[in-house]
Formats: sequence, C-alpha cells, structure tokens
Amino acid sequence: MFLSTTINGVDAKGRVSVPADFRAVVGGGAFDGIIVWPSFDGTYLEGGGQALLERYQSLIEDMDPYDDARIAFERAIFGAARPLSFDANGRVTLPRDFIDHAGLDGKATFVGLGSRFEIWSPDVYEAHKANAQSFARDNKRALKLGPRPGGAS
Amino acid sequence: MFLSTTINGVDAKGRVSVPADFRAVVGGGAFDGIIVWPSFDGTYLEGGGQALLERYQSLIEDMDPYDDARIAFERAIFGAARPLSFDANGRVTLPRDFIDHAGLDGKATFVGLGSRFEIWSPDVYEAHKANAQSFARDNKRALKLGPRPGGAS
DNA sequence: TTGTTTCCCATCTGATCCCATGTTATCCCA
DNA sequence: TGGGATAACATGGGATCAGATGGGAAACAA
Repeated sequence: MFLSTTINGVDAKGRVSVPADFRAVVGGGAFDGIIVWPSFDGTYLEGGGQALLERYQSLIEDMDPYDDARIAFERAIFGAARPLSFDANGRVTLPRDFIDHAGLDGKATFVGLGSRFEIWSPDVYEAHKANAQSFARDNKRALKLGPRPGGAS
Repeated sequence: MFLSTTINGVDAKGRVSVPADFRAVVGGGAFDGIIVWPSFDGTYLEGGGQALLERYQSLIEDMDPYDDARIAFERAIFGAARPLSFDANGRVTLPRDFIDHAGLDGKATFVGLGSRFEIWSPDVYEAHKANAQSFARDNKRALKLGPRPGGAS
C-alpha cells in the first residue's frame, strides 16, 4: 500500500527521488519503476505501479467499446501515462510537461493513497489537504467499519 | 483487541515504547509494527495494525473512483498514515509532525479502543476523558448489541 | 557539434540498529 | 504469606547504514 506524504526535491534535470516506501510497493514486478500521468481533474500527477495500470485495463475492457467514458479513460490515462524507470539511486526523471502541469518548482509532494499515489506542488497540496480534512471530518459517518470479514483482529 | 490505557515516555529522538499488550495484538502479520495517522478530528493520533488499514481500504474501494468523499478520505487517512515498525525493544519512532499534532511533550497516553487505538498527550487526554464519560452516560441507549457475527466471542 | 539524456560516483543527513541499564511485575520456594 | 530471584518491559546513548541529493562524465540524438 502507498501510504504517507513525503516532500522530495526536484533538481534542474527534473530528477526526483521516489520515496523508498513507494519503491518497495512497486518492487518485484517486471518493470522497475512507476507509471505516471497528469490528472485530468486538477494540477497534479497521478501514478502507481504496473499492477495498477493492469487493473485499470481490465476495468476498461469490461466497458462498451464506444462508451464515452471508456474513450475518455483510454485517452486521459493510457494515452498520457508514461513509465518512468528508477535510476541506481531510486530516482525518476519527470518529463518537462508533467512538471509544468503540476506546477512543480524545486519540490514535489508524494501522497500515498493506498493503491495509487499523487504528486503535487507542496504549496498547492497544503491548500487541498485542509479541504480534504474538513470534508472527511464532516462525512466521517460514511466510513463505517462493518462486521469483520475474517473474525480475527 | 486493544484494551486499557498506558502512559509511556517519548524520548528526544521521538521514540516511544508501544505497550506490550498492543504489540501482541498486531503481531503475526506481515508488517511488524503499527500504522499511525493524525486524527482529522482532534489533537491526537489514531492507529492500528495493518489489518485495520486494509479494512479501511476495502471500505473506500467500494466507493465511486472519483467520488469527492472517497478522495477526501484517501488523502486524510492514507495520505497521512505512516507505518511505524518496531525496533528490537518494541519501540516506534514518531515523526516530528505527529508529535507536534498531538502536542506530545515527553509523555504519550495509549488508549485502547478495541479495533484501533489513540495516542494522546496525557494532560489533554485527562480533560477529554471526563467529557467522554459523561457523553457515554448520556448516550448509553445508543449502544445496542447486534447479532454476533461469528458465534462465540 | 550541441543539447539532451542516462549512468556513475561522492557526500550529507537522518533513521535504524545494537548494546547497556534501570525498573517493575511475576514466579518460586521457604 | 513473605521474601528473594528471575524475567519481561521500558528507557538511554552511541554506532552504523540507508536514503536523498548534487555534480560530472559518458552515451545518444538532432
């Protein structure tokens, strides 16, 4: 699971260290790196491991071939996604247009969201975090822990 | 189950011994440690074992992918949660911002709540405990016993 | 060549590991 | 039932290592 929030530096070459925890999550697969695309929903990047994209693909294949949502998904995610492989130190190089889309300026905030993660400009993220927290507080009753599946703790 | 209340010291490095009872609860899983995040509801920390986070994840994954509430929960919980693994003596190191959020100053109160636990600054907790007790007294009729899932307990 | 990208090496900081020690609870036996 | 021995738990400090970051050389493309 991708967890926690980390701020890492983006150098002049567009290189950024992927948090070691995140590298551990995607490790083991055939492709040694992450897959990233610009969010179609805001000024940030979304990403995950190869497994995430494969899950998306199987979701999409269940949709109707000419479903508008399917076409949008295909273009917005698969069309825009780029595989970024790790260098020897666990860094990736972000393409220039990704940096521009997210407004990254020397720093990048990695936000773990369980099965995927997001990359933000730190100040932009701070503003959104406050919203997310108050929204979560107002809606916390929606998060009910039902009966435990297994039974054990 | 996480039970009872314990006060342990937090040293200059942010290390704190997790009560042995609590360690026994999370023991046995793949990840040898606890997962902790700042409450979005107050000046304390929430935590549990890996199993707790997986339950939250399955709850969240039942929501629509781009539901606002889902994204808010993901950022407020997964984005804030950090896995803290035990050292050889059963301690974890709390990140600096967690210590600040809970206002911990040399001491931390672990409060067991069944499937999860909370970490408070001892004096802050004392003040809230009185409130919680009177609240429970006022609302005791809301505590209904449903049918037992497994059978015996 | 010229600019870009990839790879490699050096360095620094902070987290993790390891060992030593005090303290409390538990057990055993008289 | 009391006292001593023992083990489990909690705590402190120092050493070691992994992660993050910066710069430069080599390979590649235009």
